[in-house]
Amino acid sequence: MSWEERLNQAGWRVTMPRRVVLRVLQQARRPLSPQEIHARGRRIHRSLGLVSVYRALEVLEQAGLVRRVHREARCDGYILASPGHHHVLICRRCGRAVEFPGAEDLSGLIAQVERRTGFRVEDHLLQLIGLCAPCQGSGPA
Amino acid sequence: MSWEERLNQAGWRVTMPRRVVLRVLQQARRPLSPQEIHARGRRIHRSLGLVSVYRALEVLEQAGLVRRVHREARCDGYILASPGHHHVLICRRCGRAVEFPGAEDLSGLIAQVERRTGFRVEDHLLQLIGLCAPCQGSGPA
DNA sequence: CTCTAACTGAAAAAATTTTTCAGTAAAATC
DNA sequence: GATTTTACTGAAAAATTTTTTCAGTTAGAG
Ligand SMILES: [Zn+2]
Ligand SMILES: [Zn+2]
Ligand SMILES: [Zn+2]
Ligand SMILES: [Zn+2]
Repeated sequence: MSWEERLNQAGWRVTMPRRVVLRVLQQARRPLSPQEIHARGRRIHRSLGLVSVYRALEVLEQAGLVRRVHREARCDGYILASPGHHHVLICRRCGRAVEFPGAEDLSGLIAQVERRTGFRVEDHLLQLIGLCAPCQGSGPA
Repeated sequence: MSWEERLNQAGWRVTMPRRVVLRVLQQARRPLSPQEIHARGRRIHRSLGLVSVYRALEVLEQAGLVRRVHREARCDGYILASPGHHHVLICRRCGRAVEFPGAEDLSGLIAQVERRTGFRVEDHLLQLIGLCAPCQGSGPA
């Protein structure tokens, strides 16, 4: 099933901005911000508006056609840090955040990825999202 | 070693904004945005400026006293998505992003975390950061 | 203390994101 | 293919977030 069909099946239309955003991302070699996508998109279709890029990304992400990447810069949300390397567990309902230690858990996975991709992995970001114990009891909010 | 000493050793001063930001985060039950930290911080010290919150977070994060959390909302950077669950590998030098599949790699880890914390883990975010093969060759940029 | 450079808050500027709205066009129906 | 419906569009305005600038303050070394 083509992505056009996937969009239609999910009740969305196939429009110029969505087509252009996808095409820009297909040609990109790294994650792009909405602004960057807009700039490149205008080279494909002059009249593309920035607002439509935002809206297209929203839809395409929901449709699973586009993936949001979290990068170092410009991402708010802070918790207190315990010393050393930790991962974070966040409750999607109440927002509670818990740290848990452990870096070796991933060494097998990382070794495998390094072998397959030629990358040298230096760091990682692991966050688990779920429901904390109290929130499992209460009904959906 | 206290956090004040840690700051000093790293060449930073212990100042009111840094103290207040830390205290706000100590009392918080979930990740807070700079704005939220500022609002709560003013209840501790009326004259606290928003700019200083931004600056304090920067320093405290570098000092390992505070951890930045990536949340769903408001985080730019997009790549094209392959269908299904993937993790992302990003080169810190050239920005190149590569997806790799696999969700079962973490199942042992997740089971362990669920047992220890009482959370029910529903989703996760795993990103590896490193150097791609070409960038390993070139000197530091 | 005194001194000095690392800091501070406020204001202004810049950048990003969301809202609003009158018009456009995708795709279902005829 | 024309008609109709309404999801969608771009531009402008508004709101929000982040960065820069700057004159003054203060932590902490000496
Ligand atoms: Zn993020
Ligand atoms: Zn919860
Ligand atoms: Zn880790
Ligand atoms: Zn690279």
